[in-house]
Amino acid sequence: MSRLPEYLRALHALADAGHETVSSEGLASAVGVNSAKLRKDLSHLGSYGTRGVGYDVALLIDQIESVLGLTQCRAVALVGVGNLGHALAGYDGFASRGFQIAALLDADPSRVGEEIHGLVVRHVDELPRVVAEESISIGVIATPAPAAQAVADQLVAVGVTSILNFAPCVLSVPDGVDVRKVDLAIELQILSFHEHRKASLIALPATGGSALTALPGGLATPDTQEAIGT
Amino acid sequence: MSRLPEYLRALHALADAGHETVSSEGLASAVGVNSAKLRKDLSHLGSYGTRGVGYDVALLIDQIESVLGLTQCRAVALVGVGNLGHALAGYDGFASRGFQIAALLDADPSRVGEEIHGLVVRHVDELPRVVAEESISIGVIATPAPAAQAVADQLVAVGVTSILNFAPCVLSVPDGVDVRKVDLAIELQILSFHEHRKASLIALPATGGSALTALPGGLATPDTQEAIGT
DNA sequence: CGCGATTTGTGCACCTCTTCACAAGCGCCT
DNA sequence: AGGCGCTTGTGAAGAGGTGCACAAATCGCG
Repeated sequence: MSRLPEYLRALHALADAGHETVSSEGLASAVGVNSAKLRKDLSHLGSYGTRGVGYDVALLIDQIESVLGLTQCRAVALVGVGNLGHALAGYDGFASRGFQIAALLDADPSRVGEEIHGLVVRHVDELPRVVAEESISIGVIATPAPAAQAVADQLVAVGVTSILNFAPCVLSVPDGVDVRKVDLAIELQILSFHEHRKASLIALPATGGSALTALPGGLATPDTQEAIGT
Repeated sequence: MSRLPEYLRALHALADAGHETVSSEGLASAVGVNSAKLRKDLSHLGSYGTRGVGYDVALLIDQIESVLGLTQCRAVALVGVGNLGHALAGYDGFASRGFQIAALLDADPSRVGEEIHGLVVRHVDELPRVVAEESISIGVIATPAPAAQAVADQLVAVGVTSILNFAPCVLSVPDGVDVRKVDLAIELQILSFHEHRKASLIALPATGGSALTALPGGLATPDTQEAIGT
């Protein structure tokens, strides 16, 4: 499940705070989900809770990390050292959670050779050698949209089967390759939608707004962390 | 729906390519979704397609932008000008899609006054004045996790009701405030999970792997753009 | 040793989202 | 004008996720 990483983060916070055990209720409220859902999620990876007590924090961390394949430090290659790539290269949230940016690559010759946060930018054509040398398991694409597909093809060609794509475009990849997409502008647009809707509802409280602003049903956007009580 | 922004991006690409109309099939395959789903999505905002022909690209763009509230350029305030914030400030993907980063703020006095991409960093305590002056409608949090909740509280206090949170933590906000979260490490962990699973399945093809690696059912992670045929 | 409080694990109902399949509508060609 | 092919819009079926409510299990205390 995609919620496991969130549980893991909350568990690390709890461990740092000195807790040895957590109840499903406590962990659920820390993550902002239903406790039954959390229990069901955890039960899917083999019951590791003690009834009447809760879950052993350290044990659960080990289990989740094992499931997520975080027992080994994974090496990622970052392609595209522009604005965003530059920041990602220096983002310490990766290293602290078991990911090591092992290589920086770019297609722009003027950027090759530049040193960023202790790593030298290499040309994207060196990808095959880099992937082999550093045993890359994940590729991150932070190039402009027009270049993303070509980079993805290169990554796939050298055996990378997991890609995190920051470019605002859809990548087509063969079966067996996982692509996750992060589009920062889309997130803003979703917020804009909600903002627009709220404004319309206030302006037209009786009629409920036009057919455009008052979409039927729940206009639910997944992943929206909204209004967590207490 | 959270898919509307993706449709919008594909439509812009089609418009740039000179297309005047699109069939649901064509647009669906460009975005990577089922055509029936796309039609149902579009029908929710009032039918704007012509049977036998398809959808008018320009008209559909207008409609979606109207629904998303993108007719006006929205001003966003970015709090936290560290590694990530720096990159976001310079990310041109925002401006090109109707979002203007109107203010940069930070709690670190040594950063206040710094000029980044034409904007001067102001202290986060000036938030009330900044929000009023620039008519901010969205706040972006790019601070370290420990500072995020305080910043969120400040944003809410000055009337911001839409927050995009890059800090790896759960924010608690009152009802009526929308929070969207982007956690880059979580995305990598999800990829790591898939990678780990693929490796296990290959290593243990007969048994299907341990109970840990072979989660029951679909181990489906939403938002995963996987293996788009053709 | 037994009992009560507490918490996990889970069956069941519900609800949303997805997908198929098809009728209705539109334009074009004859 | 009429028919034909193509595309939209939508009803219905299916799948999957969610949350409630409760039985089973464990610990601590008298």
